[in-house]
Amino acid sequence: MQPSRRRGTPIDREVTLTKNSDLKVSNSRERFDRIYGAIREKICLLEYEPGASLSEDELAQQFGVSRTPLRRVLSRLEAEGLVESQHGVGTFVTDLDDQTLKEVYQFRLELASLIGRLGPLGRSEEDLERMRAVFMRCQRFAEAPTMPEFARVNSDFAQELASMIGNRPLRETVQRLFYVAIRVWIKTLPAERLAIEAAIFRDEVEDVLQALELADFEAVGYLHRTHLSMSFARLRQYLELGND
Amino acid sequence: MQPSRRRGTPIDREVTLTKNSDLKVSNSRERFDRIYGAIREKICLLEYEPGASLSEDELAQQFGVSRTPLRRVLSRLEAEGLVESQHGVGTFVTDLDDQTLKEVYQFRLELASLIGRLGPLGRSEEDLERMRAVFMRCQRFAEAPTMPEFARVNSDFAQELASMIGNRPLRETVQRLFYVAIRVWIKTLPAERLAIEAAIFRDEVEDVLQALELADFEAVGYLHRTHLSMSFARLRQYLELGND
DNA sequence: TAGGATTTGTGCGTATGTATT
DNA sequence: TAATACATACGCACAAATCCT
Repeated sequence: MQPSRRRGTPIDREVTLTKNSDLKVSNSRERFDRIYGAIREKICLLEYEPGASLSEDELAQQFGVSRTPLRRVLSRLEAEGLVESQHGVGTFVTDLDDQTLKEVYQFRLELASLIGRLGPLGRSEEDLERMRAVFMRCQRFAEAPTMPEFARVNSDFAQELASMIGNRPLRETVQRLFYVAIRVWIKTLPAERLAIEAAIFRDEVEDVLQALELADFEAVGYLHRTHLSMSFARLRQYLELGND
Repeated sequence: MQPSRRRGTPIDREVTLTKNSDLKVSNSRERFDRIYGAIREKICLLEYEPGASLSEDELAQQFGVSRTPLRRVLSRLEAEGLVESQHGVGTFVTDLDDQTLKEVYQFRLELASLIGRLGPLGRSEEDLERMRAVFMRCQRFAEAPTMPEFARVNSDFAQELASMIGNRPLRETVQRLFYVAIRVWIKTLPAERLAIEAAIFRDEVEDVLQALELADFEAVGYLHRTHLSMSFARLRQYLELGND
């Protein structure tokens, strides 16, 4: 299978095992998406905290690729504001100063109210079922909340919410800003407030789910806006507490 | 193992001549911005039309760099939806189908009304002077309009308008969508309508300038929204004419 | 201040994918 | 169907920038 090559290939050919047990060589697009998604998730879930250094060599080795495709991924993450590279220094997970955080949230508020107004996509029974599943996970999670699970269920809810946005540029903007903001939220949340926040979040998901069941998409947008607004107000309180 | 290539550097060291006549070697960031801006401008001004093929080799040669940094630029343009690369085939300037175009404009309408609401930046006398200069160029341009000049003055106006947006995520989104939409507008505009559109555009700039002079930023946003809405309605008419 | 260590950026040969003959 | 041409994708050696001793 391997053709004769004049240069050795120290990096193993990358293969993925699909659920059908078929051996399939990833093409470059899938590879990019996979690595991109993995690193973004680690950033969002604070496995890589703001300020943390991401070594190209190390990541390349981890994913079994050379630096070239990996640098492509980091370049994309940089364009979206999640990391920042400095020649000769390193690549670092970005942090958001107070002003930037405020701007991001203000913009997200306005975008939230557009969700139900700019051609929302009707929900199929499968779509509703997925959101119900998210809600049920929320319920279980609220009983025994952990920080990583909060981040995950939050992401999944945002994902489901985004999937009803028919307007593509709006949807992509909403998603991008979510990835920018979520890690700050998770990082700032005091451990002793986790249970309360988990309950609040469960209530939001419940509200949104009810509106979705009624196919009242405008209500979905405004509900989300309201909850976003209040969670930002609490976030600012937590930030002030942390600054003391 | 490796034939140690003591290879020279066939590509000349890139230098830029500043206005102070200082000889200055560009660093990688400036280089990226320069190449990125140049290609984006060519796409927006239809020097590279939708569907056109952008050869990496050719562009690299044109800008006096290797394919590596150039691919970084193309990758960024791809992330922003201006080009699309296919392995083994080529890199092509994207086109917008009717549905996408509609979504982009609908979203831009909503964003326009946010311009004056999300912390607009006060205008200094210099800022106003720059916008007055744009308006004067508009007046001269409306007397003897040409298509390339339309694109240019349109870009400059959008640039000035964006510079008053205090909310950075909003500003960047507005700019990105402008670059996506402007080339479709220029491409679709029938030559016989150029004079009329030039006059309409001059009026918009005049309206916005007046609101700016009064520091009524909310009015700026809604004026822009109104003009954007009407220009999209005309755009659809032109598209229907072109489809017959 | 100088130099080595480390990191990102660049150049180029080659691998891989696609279309055409 | 196989071969060829040509495009993007990748791996690696080296250049350049920065930091630390």
